[in-house]
Amino acid sequence: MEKEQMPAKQAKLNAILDAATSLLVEKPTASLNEIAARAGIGIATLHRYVESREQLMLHLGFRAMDVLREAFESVEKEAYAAERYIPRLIETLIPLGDRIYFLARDATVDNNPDMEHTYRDIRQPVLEKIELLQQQRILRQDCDAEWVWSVTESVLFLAWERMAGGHLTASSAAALVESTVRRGFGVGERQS
Amino acid sequence: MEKEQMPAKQAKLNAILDAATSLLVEKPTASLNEIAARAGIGIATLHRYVESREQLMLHLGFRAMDVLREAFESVEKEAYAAERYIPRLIETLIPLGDRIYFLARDATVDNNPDMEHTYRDIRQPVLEKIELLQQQRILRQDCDAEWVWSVTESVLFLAWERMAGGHLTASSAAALVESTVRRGFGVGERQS
DNA sequence: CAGAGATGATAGATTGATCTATCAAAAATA
DNA sequence: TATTTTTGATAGATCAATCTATCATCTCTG
Repeated sequence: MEKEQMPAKQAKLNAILDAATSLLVEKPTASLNEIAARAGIGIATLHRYVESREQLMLHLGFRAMDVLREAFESVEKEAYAAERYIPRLIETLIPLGDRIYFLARDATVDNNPDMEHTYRDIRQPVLEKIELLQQQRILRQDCDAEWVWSVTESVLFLAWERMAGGHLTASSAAALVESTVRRGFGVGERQS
Repeated sequence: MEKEQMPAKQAKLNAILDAATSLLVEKPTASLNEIAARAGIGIATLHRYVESREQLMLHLGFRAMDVLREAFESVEKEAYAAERYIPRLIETLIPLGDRIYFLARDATVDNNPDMEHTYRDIRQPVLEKIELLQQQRILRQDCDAEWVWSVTESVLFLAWERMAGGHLTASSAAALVESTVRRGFGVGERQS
């Protein structure tokens, strides 16, 4: 009666976060009432699981950070050929867009210092890898790693938006982003 | 007493819109009270010039559309060599960022059907020019003009953000965006 | 089945923002 | 100077959203 119900609570919280995600993707300004309705629970219950809208958004934000961290680490471990690193990153991230991209436009999330700090930590290994690829002349060296990665993110966001709007499928999106970035930053490639 | 005061009204409205722009760049959620304060007028006077927050945002939006239209047309008229078209567009747009980019994230503006329609009209000639450049093999042909232009916009937004954050100067931003886009979409170029 | 805990509906307190109304003071204009 | 217009301050109406409190009902679990 106090022992193994933590997981049950956690599961329900996750269900709520999933519902919030699915609604906020469609309508970023959705109220807590609408989110509760989408989750199939009452507003009172929502507040029993989440203290405030700000906390809810931060939960979503940190969950997204976990997804990203996992994606980065899994690609890092793959040990493909060095020039496959960014393409693999893109392929891995494309299907995760719907859990992430709507957050990047949310003021609560992207003005939060903790989130900012967490994201800096998460992306640090990616930047280092990019710098390494630059030293190996696989990526161009005349712009800093931060620019390379920021542009890649921007193009991913764009692809996610177009996927959400039905203008692009997941597989063609990955190919498009990959070729755009490879040509934008790769060294000595011909067009694909 | 009714004749030539239209221009005076217009001038004051413009001053208000300028003040709103300068504040909203810093703080996109600024209230009307804060905007009035920034403009150095009372809230009542603000409402005499602008009916509602929504109308204010739309004024800003349409003003930004005018700026864009003018930029596109001026580059169109320049009659440079064809491959200079996109670089010229980028150079022209970079200094205009602070009057435009904060709007792209505003829900009122970018969910408005009129704005959407207006922007489609404005950017149509750009898309056509890009298609032409693709036929001339100056730009790669394996992705549609809309993708090319959307990516260019995204990279411009990114540069604007970094300029606002002091991470980039206007001139280096233009060069960075230009080389990124040229390499991303140009045909048969070496790295610069 | 009995009791503990969780839930949903509802009512309402609180807050922050938008917008209106009013009026005396200031500014422009004749 | 007299008059008309514009302005700023203030007060307050309205509204939407967040969050709290309560309570009857439902659902587990023992």
